[in-house]
Amino acid sequence: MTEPKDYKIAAVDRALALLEALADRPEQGVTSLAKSLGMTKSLVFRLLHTLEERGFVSRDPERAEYSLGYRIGVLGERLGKDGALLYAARPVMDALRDKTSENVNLVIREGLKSYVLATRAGYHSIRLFAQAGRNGPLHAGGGSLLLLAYADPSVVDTVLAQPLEAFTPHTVTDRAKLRQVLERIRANGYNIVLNDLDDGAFSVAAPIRSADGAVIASISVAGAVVRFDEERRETYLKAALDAAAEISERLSIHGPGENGRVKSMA
Amino acid sequence: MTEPKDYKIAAVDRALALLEALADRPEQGVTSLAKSLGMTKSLVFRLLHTLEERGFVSRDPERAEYSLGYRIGVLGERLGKDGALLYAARPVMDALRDKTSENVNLVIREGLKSYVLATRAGYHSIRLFAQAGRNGPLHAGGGSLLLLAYADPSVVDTVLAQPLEAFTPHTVTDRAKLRQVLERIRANGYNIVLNDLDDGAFSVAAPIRSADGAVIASISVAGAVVRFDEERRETYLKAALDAAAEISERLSIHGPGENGRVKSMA
DNA sequence: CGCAATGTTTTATTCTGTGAAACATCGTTT
DNA sequence: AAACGATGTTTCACAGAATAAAACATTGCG
Repeated sequence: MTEPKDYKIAAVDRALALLEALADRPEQGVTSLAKSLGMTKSLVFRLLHTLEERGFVSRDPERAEYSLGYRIGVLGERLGKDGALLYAARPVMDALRDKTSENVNLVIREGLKSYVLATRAGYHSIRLFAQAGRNGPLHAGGGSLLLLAYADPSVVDTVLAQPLEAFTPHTVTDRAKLRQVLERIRANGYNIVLNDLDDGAFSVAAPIRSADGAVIASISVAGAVVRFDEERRETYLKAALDAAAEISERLSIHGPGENGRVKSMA
Repeated sequence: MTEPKDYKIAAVDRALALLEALADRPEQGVTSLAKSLGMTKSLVFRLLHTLEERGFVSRDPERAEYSLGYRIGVLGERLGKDGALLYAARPVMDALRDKTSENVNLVIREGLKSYVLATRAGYHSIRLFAQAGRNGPLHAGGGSLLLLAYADPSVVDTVLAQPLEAFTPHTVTDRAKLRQVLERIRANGYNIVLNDLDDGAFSVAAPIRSADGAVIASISVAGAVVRFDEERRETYLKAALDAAAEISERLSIHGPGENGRVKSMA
């Protein structure tokens, strides 16, 4: 079905793509951006100018390199209901990272992909890097599998109907086995994986639920397998479950969220 | 001077204006947005579609009303150096709000205006509302005046050359007197105002400095004057100064900021 | 039951976004 | 020191895309 209606307006879409490219890799110049986006330099230049005038990007005057600007941070402070999860999660993620010294990831499902909403980098010098804003598979990775386990059955079917890439020798690509894995996740209420997405990495994931009990996101502790022993397994799991519970609770309490009417500013 | 060069691309600029309108007031429909922005409905409709496809806005399927989407929150997690201030300030603002139960505002200067980067709402039922993303004057308000006091002299001159609106009977609009006020702020290293921008409101502001010592922002505690006594004056001032110092320190420590290379995701 | 307001779609016209290429401004290399 | 190469900036002409207007659909309200 070649969607007959396309209301997308190209110029705007390009600008958004540019913003995402800058989020992906900050401190880029015009040429670099043009190349990686397949746009011409003049176009990128104009887009950046437009974005800069509104503070959505800022440039280092010396080096003529651009990064995302403060105005985006401000918008991020004023999200609609989509922001509730981020708000609730941020301090909890900070605490979880400090407690474990490992990477912490907040992941949601976006169609048939996983999507990293936010991350906290661990304190170890040898560590994995995850990046907010990245799409990943649903059939591998601690948080992703957990999301898949709690997703609508039709989603599971669709995912299983597609080719399942093996990211490492330990990735579960056998359909029947994968369904068992999902079953076990639901039974346990958490998910622990080793080496299934990144070789040498573990991930301990717990489900975050909305007020109506639906699983809407996962929070996970991830790091290098070499640091993962029986004791850490226990403490990380408890920490992740506690964190997930706290975020879930915050979401339920605040409910629809506060949309304070504006009266003035100080 | 009618700027001869205008590299702004209109479609993109309109999209950004739309985002800011949504930040200003979430949960708006097409018509409402079109009216407040002076655009046609079809245009707003297309812009929203484009933004929605990338997750920059999300819509309540029932009510067909739009709000800012999660993707903006994700970008907000990955700001360039502009984000350092927000990162450093967020937890400190939370703590300051909890300590005082009053509104907390993070304000920067944007040309000849003040700009609210972030706010934390106080816990009192009678309270002022401030809103992130709002421009305000430089010559009134606790944080604004403090920023003006530390701004380049040419900025002060320009501001004083313009008409100074009196927001309340207590707003200082006399040029000479205003210069004295700025002088006193610099001498004190903080600023406390009553009723100068909002009648019945106080504001206790302290300067946030970058690593090189320049004042780049202000953090302020604000609330209703009826709750402002000698004791609170002292505790709020100390709390604000401490908070400002801590943010400044965080900024200096983290320096250029961490731009972790991406390897994978979990 | 009908009216009013809102969201959605279509279409024609204009104007704007676009790419190509020239220009300027560096920093680097030989 | 001179020439080169890479990058950011500007110009310009044209195609095509953004836009306004108006028709259509849908919903809620009186």
